Formats: sequence, structure tokens, C-alpha cells
Amino acid sequence: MAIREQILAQAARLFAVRGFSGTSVDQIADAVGIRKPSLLYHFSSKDELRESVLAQMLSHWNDVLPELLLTASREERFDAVMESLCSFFLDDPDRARLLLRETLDRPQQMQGLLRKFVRPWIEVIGGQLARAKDQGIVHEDVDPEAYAVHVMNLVVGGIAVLDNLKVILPSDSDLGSTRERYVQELIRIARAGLYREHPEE
Amino acid sequence: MAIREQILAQAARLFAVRGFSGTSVDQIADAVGIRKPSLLYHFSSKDELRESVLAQMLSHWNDVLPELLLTASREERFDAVMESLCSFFLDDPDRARLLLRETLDRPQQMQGLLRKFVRPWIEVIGGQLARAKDQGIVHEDVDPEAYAVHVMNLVVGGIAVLDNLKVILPSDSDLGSTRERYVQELIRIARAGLYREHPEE
DNA sequence: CTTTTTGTCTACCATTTGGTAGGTAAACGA
DNA sequence: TCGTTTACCTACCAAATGGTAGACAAAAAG
Repeated sequence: MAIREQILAQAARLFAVRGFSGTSVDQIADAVGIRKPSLLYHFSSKDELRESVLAQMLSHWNDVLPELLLTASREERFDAVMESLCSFFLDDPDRARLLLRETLDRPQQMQGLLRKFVRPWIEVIGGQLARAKDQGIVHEDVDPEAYAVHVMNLVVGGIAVLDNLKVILPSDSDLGSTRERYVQELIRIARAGLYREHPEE
Repeated sequence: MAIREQILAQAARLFAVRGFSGTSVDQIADAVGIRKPSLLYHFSSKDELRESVLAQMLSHWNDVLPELLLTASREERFDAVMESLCSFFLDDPDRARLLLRETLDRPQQMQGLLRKFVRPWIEVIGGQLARAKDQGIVHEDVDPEAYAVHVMNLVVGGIAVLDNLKVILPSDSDLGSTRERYVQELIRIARAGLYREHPEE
């Protein structure tokens, strides 16, 4: 059964980097080390492969998200949620690229998935915001839903094109720290857009 | 010469919506109302067409940007700059989609363009921030360059997938206002991530 | 009026594409 | 042991792709 996962991994990588139409079944088969008909034995069409790749990623997302949200609700640690959220995509930036490409390529189908996988997060954030507003911690003019969507977009879009943006951030030279700096600023922006003062750290 | 612009317009539209590899020369020709060889008479290859489409957009960008920045430097009206910036992409969201797709499809080539077209903006923002920091208006922990990059990404990415995100923002029913609300929150986040207090409005 | 240029067309080509047919060998279940 | 299933292969196919050749007509240039 390992071969199926290899195919999924290579397909995900290539779809993310070159796009779906920019990737041929042959290229995926080559990357795995088998012939095209062998690949099509496991996934009966290129489109089924696309579906499977996306399903695999969203299933992983669905595994990680609940824990993430519970942590957030219980401890109210904004930065922790943000870092976990970023980690999901930083662990494999192709996830962000894939998501972005799917959104561009098939907006119709993506809308359903967004409803299913993003809406819950937005609702939880909304609940948190209600409490935080009562406590006067959060800016009054925050639009909870729009805010959550923007943060989502900031994370996914930001990580998808992270390598490109590194070019524009040339200051420090040690490896990997550009990413750190970039992510820290991302989280800072998200926090500042929400809280009136700095929340408990 | 009108035909050349029609081709550019249709190509830009289709590249933005379906992607470069997802669009055939035939489809573009059809959209214009001519045959494929006629199109290839004006643009000798599909790749030259891609180049021209991108060049056209960036040239427009380059026309609009200086004025934008001058206004900002002179009057220091943050919201005005943000709204102008958003307008550039809201006027035709395909611009944002195209930019995003190019960044995903050809990161290498895009890095040069980012250096040329985005860096200047970042530097100007940096200059503004220096002054604003002296006046104690801007948060001290802002990373000017990273901030600017994130805002850029927020605008481009946000508008590119705006139609999808509307689905997650279901509250008000009147037409067009979802976009308004979405853009307002975007600008609010950008402002809150920068200024300690609200700047003069 | 003739010649040349411009722009479009039909017909075609080589390559690549997603996908199928059908064979083969190893592993497995009875 | 023998049939069946699994997983891979070579060979092939029809359609679509980017691009070319060359005919043709209108218009611009001489």
C-alpha cells in the first residue's frame, strides 16, 4: 500500500509546484518510478488523483484543527493558535500552494470545502471575540468573520509564496531566520489587528 | 491595432481564470473571434503572449504607483494609499489572480519583478515608518519590510480569491456591500498592525 | 494601375496528453 | 496444486496542443 501514498505525495508536490494542468500523469509516474498505466491502475483518472490529493490534505487539516481550537478556547493563547496554524502550512508549504491553486482553479468546488473546513474556525473565533469584547480586550470595530478570513488568507497566501518574498527581505543573513522573522511579523499583525492591548503572554 | 489589445485582454482574463497551462491558444483565439494562426500572427508564441500580458499589467502598475506613493508621502494618509492600492486590483481582480498565478508558476522570474516593482514601495513605506516612529505613532515592534510584504500579500491574495471568501461572509444581503465590508476590514487590519493609535482621518 | 504589405484563413504537422487493451509474473487463497 | 487476484508492464489510440505553410483578399504604397 506504500505505493499509493508515494503517488499521492508526488502528485501533491507536482500539483502544488506546477499546477494541475501543468502536470502530466506521466511526470507523476516518473517521479514515483513507475509507468503511467501502473499509476492509472491505482487512481483511475487524473481527476480522481486530484480529488484524492485534496482530500488527503483536508483530512489531515481536519485532524489537526479540533485540537488546535480546543487549545485556543481553553487557554486563550492567541499566539499559540497562530503558530499552530502557521506550522500546519510551514511543515509543508506545498499545502498552502495546493490550497491556493485549487481556489483559483476551481472556485466553485472550493466554496463547499471552505464552508466545511474554514467556517467552524471562524465561528469559534467569533465566540472568543464576543467574550474578549466584553472584557474590552479586543478592538470594538473588529469584524470577526472578515477578520478571520483575512488571517486565514494571510497565512495561506503568505506561506504559499514565502520563498519569493524572502527575496524582498534581504537584511539578516543567517539561514532560516528570514522565515522566522516573516512569520513573527505575520502573527504580530494578526494580533495587533485584534487586541487593543497586548494579551497575556 | 485594436485586435492586439483584444487578444491581450482575453488572454489576461483566461490566464487569470484558468491559468497559463490551463488555457490553450485556441481558446484565446475563440474568445477574440479569430482563428489560432491569426492570433499567432500577432504574438508569435504562447509564451510571448504570456510575457506581453504580464508586461501590460506591470506597466499599468508602474503608471499608477508613483502617483500613489507621492500622495502618501505628502499627505500621509494611510487609508488613501490602501484604498488606491486595493482599487488597482479591485478594478480588475484578474490582475491579482494573474499576479498570484505567475508567482506560483514561475517563482524565479517573478522574483526579479518583485524586486523591481514592490521593493520601491517597501522602501518608501520604510521611510514613512522612520518618521512615524519618531513621532511615536507607529508600534515599535513593527518590522517595516516584512509588514509591507504582508500587506501586499493581504491585498493581492485577498482580492484574488474574494469571490470565494464572500461565501464565508454571509451576513448582509445587499449587493456589493460584502466586498466593501471585506475591504474595509482589510484596511483596518493593516492600519491596526501599524499605528499605535488611530491616525488622522 | 501595379506592387507590396498586412491580416486572416484552411490545411496540416509533430508532439503530448489522458486513457485503454491486453499480456505477464508474482503472491495468495482454496 | 491450481485458479484468482494484484500490480506492473509494453503497445497503442484518439484527441488536443503549439506551431507552420501557404493561399487569399483588402488596403496601402509606388
